[in-house]
Amino acid sequence: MPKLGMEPIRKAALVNATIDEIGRAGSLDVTVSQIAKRAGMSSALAHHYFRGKEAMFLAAMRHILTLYGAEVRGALAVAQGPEARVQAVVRASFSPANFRREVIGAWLNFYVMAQTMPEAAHLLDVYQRRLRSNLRHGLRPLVGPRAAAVADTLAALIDGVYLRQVLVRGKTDRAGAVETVLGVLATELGRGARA
Amino acid sequence: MPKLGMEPIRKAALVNATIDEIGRAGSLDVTVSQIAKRAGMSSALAHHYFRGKEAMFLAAMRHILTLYGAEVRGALAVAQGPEARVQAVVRASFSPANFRREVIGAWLNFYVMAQTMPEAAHLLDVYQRRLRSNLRHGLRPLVGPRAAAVADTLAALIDGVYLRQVLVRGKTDRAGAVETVLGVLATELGRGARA
DNA sequence: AAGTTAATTGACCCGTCAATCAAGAAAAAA
DNA sequence: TTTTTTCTTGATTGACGGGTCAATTAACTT
Repeated sequence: MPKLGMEPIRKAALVNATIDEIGRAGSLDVTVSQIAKRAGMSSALAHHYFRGKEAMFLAAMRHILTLYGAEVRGALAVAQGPEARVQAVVRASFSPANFRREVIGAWLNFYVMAQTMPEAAHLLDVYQRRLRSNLRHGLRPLVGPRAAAVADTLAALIDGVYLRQVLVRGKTDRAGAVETVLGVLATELGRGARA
Repeated sequence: MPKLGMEPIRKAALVNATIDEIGRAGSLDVTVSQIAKRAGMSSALAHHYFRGKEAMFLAAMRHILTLYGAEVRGALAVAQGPEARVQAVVRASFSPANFRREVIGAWLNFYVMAQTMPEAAHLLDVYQRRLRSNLRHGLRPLVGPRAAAVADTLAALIDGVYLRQVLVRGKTDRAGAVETVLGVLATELGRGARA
């Protein structure tokens, strides 16, 4: 049975299984055996490819972050003008991929991981910086010196709306999420206040 | 040593110890022994007063929620006019009490708990409803039919800003948090857009 | 064919932890 | 004083999970 060049395949399978399993369990209380089983191998093999459970978690996190980064870059590439760029970032943040329940659950638990694992904290920090930087670049031509503050607000809002989706287990509303954030953006750009 | 009427004292000690320990560990990976030790008793006694670890977690959550509710009520009681009421809710959400690192950490982990424990989900749901309801009541006279939408936005923003405080371990900025949320409120009320 | 390397697993060890229990110590009651 | 009730713990148990390892299988190399 031993085929060659299994390593990347196994690792990918384990990463996906880790995300799924965390999403299913709704916590990091996941055994290596569960992950390995879902990935179709023995727990010993999982340990063969990853140093330990922590390494699996980190790899899963890195994977999600990579996917998200690619999505943002793709959306930015086709955006026309500053406002479209901001909207692109928001839309990418709530893309179907990031919106799968397992992924949402995984995200929440990554925040938990960041509290104890310096590596995880670093990854999340990089993500946050990129997010805010992308927002700022689009916002600068629109709101000038307020760009930094508005970017911080939007970033927090994105996370907050995301967090809310974790709560309402079973009734995720992607369109509403995007709308909420873009609504604030519109208001901040000076064309809200219709009350 | 056995004094009488120990139950409420022991329970309170355990609740506080649970919150502290969760905050310290940054996760729910906390043993009953650790909690009991911090509360100054044996793990067996902890089991005597609570059905199990889960019950301790729930009691801790309930306690934080109760404190928070009291704080909001207190702030609302002295608020003059609708806008002040909204600001009161925001300020209460970022009060020093809710802003202690252990409490912030505990909150994050309560979100995790809500993913698996129905009771926890229910508690969080009640909190969310009350928060939004309070915001809506204050917002109605200010933005009329948009009250519901704006309330949702502010609620998400509060959570998002809160979440961010979890990340920047060691550099919590209460004033900035309040400012961010109140800034959006001001803009939504039609006197932002100074760009 | 013989030897090397990659892939893979079952069994095992060791530690940990939630939960239980029987028994002790002190106050209150009889 | 004796009894009862409240409080308290050390010791124990049973289960479980991470990680290691020796051994096996199959491919690739020479």
